[in-house]
Amino acid sequence: MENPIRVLLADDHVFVRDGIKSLLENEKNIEVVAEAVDGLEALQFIADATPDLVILDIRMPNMTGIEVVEKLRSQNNNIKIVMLSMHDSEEYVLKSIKAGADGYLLKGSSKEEFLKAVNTVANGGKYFSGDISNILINQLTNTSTTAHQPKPVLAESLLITKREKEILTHLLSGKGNKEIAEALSISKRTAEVHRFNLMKKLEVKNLIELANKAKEHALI
Amino acid sequence: MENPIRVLLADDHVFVRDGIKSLLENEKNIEVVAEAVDGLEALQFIADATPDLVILDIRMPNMTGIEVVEKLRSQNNNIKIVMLSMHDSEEYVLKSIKAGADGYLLKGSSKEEFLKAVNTVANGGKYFSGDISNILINQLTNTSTTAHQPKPVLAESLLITKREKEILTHLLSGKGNKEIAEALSISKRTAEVHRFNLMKKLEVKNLIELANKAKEHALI
DNA sequence: TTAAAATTAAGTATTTATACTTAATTTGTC
DNA sequence: GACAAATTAAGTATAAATACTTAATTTTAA
Repeated sequence: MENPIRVLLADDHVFVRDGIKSLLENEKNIEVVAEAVDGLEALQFIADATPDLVILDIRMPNMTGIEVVEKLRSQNNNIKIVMLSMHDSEEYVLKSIKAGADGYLLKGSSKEEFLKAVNTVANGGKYFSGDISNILINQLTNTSTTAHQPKPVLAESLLITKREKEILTHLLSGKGNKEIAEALSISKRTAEVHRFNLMKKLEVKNLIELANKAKEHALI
Repeated sequence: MENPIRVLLADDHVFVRDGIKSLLENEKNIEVVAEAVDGLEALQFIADATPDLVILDIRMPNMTGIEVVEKLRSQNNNIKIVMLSMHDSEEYVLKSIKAGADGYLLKGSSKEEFLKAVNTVANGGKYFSGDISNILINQLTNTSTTAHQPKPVLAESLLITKREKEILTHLLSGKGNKEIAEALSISKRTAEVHRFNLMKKLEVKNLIELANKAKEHALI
């Protein structure tokens, strides 16, 4: 461990900073190189002190922790970021992940969890407190059906014509042949033919399969 | 704590079972009521001893832990399930979640994490070891386009009956009324009625909308 | 410019779905 | 055991989709 992990602490409460600092400084492979009292200051110090990792409180004056993450990532700054929060609110957690944070800890987390998070994230991993995992699960299970599909092969999609793609789009929005015909100003019979050819090309025999196949192959 | 959490342990290694057992039995609110050495035995003991919670190893002879979960959930058994594994392989984790497990622990987890998981899950929560959260994150970020949907409201889902749910499942697999009727050994007319009621309840007017709504509200 | 591909649309017959209503049985619950 | 809710299924009429084929135009690419 010749190179300790250089950490910046950003939290507007002295107590919290002191607590975390003493916790971290007992570890020989971690060094707290700066402390910031708000988001703006955090950004400055990150630019000046170039720490390896930031521990960012979410609720801070002059720019929230999430805004700091967004700013950093928009500057292509790949510094490691662990969010720190009193709250396991779904909004905070998901916003943090979306913004590009590498970890999320609750202020109630144990010392062990804290150190694990810092080490894991410093080594390129991700760490989200076990308490907040149910939020992730919720997000996952709500979209689980589309999550683990075989990699789309684009062979057949090349065979579908522009018009057929239009028909497909309308079909997937729930329209019937008549409505499609009206929308495209063509005869209902024409819409029927396009639909027929489309289903034949994609080798499906009903709307559900059509919808699935279209999604799989990203035809829309 | 008048009613302790009644736990079943399922793992094919004595050492592991003993270790977990001694860990759990130090807690006054937890009682280990049975131990199983493989998946089949676990299923039997769950039926006989009706524990509140099962700790299931994934790799076991005569039926894997994941198969046990699938079996239980297919029987509408809502027993709490915590998976236990040596591995944080993405496949295992996701399969477990999909099958309906409430928690996932690594064998390397600390005692504290173990107890937290058992208590959280027993109280209706979910607990996934912080170490595996990056897997969840990956899934989330890979499906980010669908990830941020408006929060599903479950109002309507409560109104759909068991039979209707069956019909829904078949509809979503692409079956027509006739096929559904055959599959469930009911009259085609009955299948039609269920379908009609279903669509009315969910306020949709075609299969596509039905499929979308079902996905949104996680009705299947 | 010319053949190939795409779009258009009609014909025909069969099957399936829609949109209800009515009503007889089960099943579950206080 | 009584009442509500769920499951079952029939009737009726209309609309839509399926499964093709044939064939006239129009567009596009070599």
